[in-house]
Amino acid sequence: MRMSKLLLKTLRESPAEADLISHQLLLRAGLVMPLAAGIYCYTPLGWRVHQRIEQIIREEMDRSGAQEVRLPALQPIELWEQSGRDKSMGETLFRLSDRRERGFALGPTHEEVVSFMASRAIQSYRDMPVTLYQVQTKFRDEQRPRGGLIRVREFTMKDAYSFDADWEGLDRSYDDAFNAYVRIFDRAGVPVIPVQADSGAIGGKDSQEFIFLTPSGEDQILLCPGCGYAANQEKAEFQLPPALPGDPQPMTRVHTPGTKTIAELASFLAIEPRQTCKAVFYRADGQPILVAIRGDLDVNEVKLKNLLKASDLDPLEDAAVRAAGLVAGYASAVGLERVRIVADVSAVEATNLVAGANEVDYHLQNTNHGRDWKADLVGNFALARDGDRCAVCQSPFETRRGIEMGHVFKLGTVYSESMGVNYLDESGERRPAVMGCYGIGVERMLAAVIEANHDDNGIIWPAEVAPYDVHIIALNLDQPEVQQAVDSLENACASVGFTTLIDDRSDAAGVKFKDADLIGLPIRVTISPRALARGGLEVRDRRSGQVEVLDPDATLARIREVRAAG
RNA sequence: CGGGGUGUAGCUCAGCCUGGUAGAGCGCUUGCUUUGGGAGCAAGAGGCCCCGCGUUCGAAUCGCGGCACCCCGACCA
Repeated sequence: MRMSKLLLKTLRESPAEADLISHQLLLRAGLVMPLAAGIYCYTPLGWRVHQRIEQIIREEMDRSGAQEVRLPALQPIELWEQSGRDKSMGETLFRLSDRRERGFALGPTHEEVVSFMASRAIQSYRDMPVTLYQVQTKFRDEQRPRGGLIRVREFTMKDAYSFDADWEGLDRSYDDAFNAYVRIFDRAGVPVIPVQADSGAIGGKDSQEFIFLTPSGEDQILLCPGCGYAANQEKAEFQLPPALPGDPQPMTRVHTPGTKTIAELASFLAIEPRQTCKAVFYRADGQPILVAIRGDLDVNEVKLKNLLKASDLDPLEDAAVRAAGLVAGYASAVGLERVRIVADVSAVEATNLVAGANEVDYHLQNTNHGRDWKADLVGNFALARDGDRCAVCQSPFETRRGIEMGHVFKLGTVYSESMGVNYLDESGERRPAVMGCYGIGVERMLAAVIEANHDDNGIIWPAEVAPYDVHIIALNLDQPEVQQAVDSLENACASVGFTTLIDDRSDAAGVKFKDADLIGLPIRVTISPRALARGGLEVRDRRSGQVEVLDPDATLARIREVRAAG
C-alpha cells in the first residue's frame, strides 16, 4: 500500500477526550474515529489490525476443533422471553420493533440463538461433543461507555458455545477452549492471567476470566503471592478476620450522638470496628431487606445476590428506607419485624456487637444473634479486600486492577433446558445437553495490545497483529535509483508474502519518521540517496530502535527474523 | 442514575470575569523552495462560538432550561 493513496490522518496532538494511552494512540495513529459514545468507525489501517486479531482467533479456535457459524444479530424478543433474560438483561438490551410492531432485540450475546441452532441439529449423544463459534457484532446499551475501546456499546465478540452429553465432556470442551485462549493471547502479545470469576445467578460451575492487568482496568483482582490463587474480587474466597472473643453479656442501650458511620461509632465508644454490626439496606427483586454484617467488613453484592437468588439487587432508596421504619445510621436487626433480615456469618458468629437501636443517636451494646435478633437467611458474603488472607494458604492478598479480555464458563443445562436443547442418551433417555460458553472481546484485545506494546513515540505492534509487515520510507523519490530500490524491495517482499506500507508522500523526512513511529510497524526500511551511498537500505527495528544498513537480501532475512520473533 | 469537568475553525486551545462585528498554533489549499526526526517563504480558504428561551439598543460573554462528550462512583459479560 502506498501512503499517498491510503485514507489516513494522523494527529500530532491527542484529542482531549482520550485518557487511556491506548485510546490516545488509536486516535493519533488514525486507526479509529468516534461516531458517538461507545461507537467507533475503523479506518483502513485500524480495520487491518482488527482483522488480524480475528484471524488469530479463528486459527486457534479451528485448531481446537471448534466450528465457525454465523448467527443473526437481530433476534425476536420471544427468544429472550423464553430464557427469561429479557428481564435479567434489563436496560442493557437494545430493543426495537418492526413495522408490524413485532418486538426484536439486538443481540448482546448469543446463548439463545445458538441454542436454537443446536436444538435443531443435536438429537443424539452421537451428535456431540460439538463447539460452535462466531465472530459477531454485539450490542449492549451500557450505562457508561468508557476508556476508548475498553467498554463500548457496539463491539465485536468471538463467542463460542460447547455442547456435551455430560459434565465430564464439558470439562474436556472447557479445557480445549481454555488452552486455545492461552495461545490466542500469547500470539497477539497481550499478557493475561486466568482468574476465578463469579458464575452469576445462572448458576453453573467453573468460570474463569482472562485478565490483562493494568492500573486503568475496571475490575479488582485479588492475587495470592503464597499459592498463586487469583480471583476477581466478586468471587474471591478468603479467611474472615477473627472476631473479638467473649461470652455474651447483657444488652444495654447507650447514647451515641452523631455516630452515623462505623468509624464514628467505634471512635466514640473507643472500640474496634469488628466489635460493631453494620446494617445495609437493599431492594432485592422489589423487596426491601436489611443486611447485617460485622462492622469491619463490606458486603460483596455479587455474593449476596447469588445467595438471595435475586435477579435485581439495588441500594434501597432513602424514601423507602424511611417507609420501612429504618433509621439510617442507627439501624439494626434487633427488634425489627417488618423487614426481611439477611446476615453474614460474621455477624451471626461474633458476640457482644454494638448495633443500632433503631432510634436516632442511640446504639445497643452486647447484641447477640439468636438471643437479641434472628436472621431469616444466613450466608457468606463478605467482600475480600487488600491484605485479607487467602482461604487456601492464608497469605495476605495483593490487589491489582485489570481488564477482562476473555471469559470461559461452564454453563451447565440452564439454557439447554429453557431453550430445549435435548438429546437421547445410550439408553434412549431424553436429556438436556451440557453447555459451556467462551467469549473474547476483539476491540478490547486491540486496546490491550497497544496498552502493552507502546513507547513515547507510538505503537509497537507485535508482528502477528501489525497492519503491515514493513514500513518503507522513501526519501527523494524523484531520484531514479531511489525509485528503483523501492519498487524492487516492494516486489521482493510481495513475492515472499510480506505486506508493505510505502511512504511515498512528498512530506519532509521528519514527518515520515514520526508517522512511522506512531503507526508502529515492526520494521522500518529507509531508502534514500544517503543510505544507498552507504551501500544499502537502512533497516530499523521499531522495538529496539536498532539500525543496520543492509543489502536487499539481508533486509529480507532481517524482516523474516523480526517476524518470527513476534 | 449520583458527583465532577468540558463544549469557540479539522485538532489543541485563548477570548467569557468586566457585553460592542471572531483569535492563535498545528492541520488544509495555491505557488516557490525543500527531503534524515512533525522544514522555510508568500498568499488564501475555513466558524449556527452545542441547542433553545430570556435579559439587553446589542450576547461567544450574563440568567434559566435542555443536549452532547469525558472522568469518578453505582451498575454492567
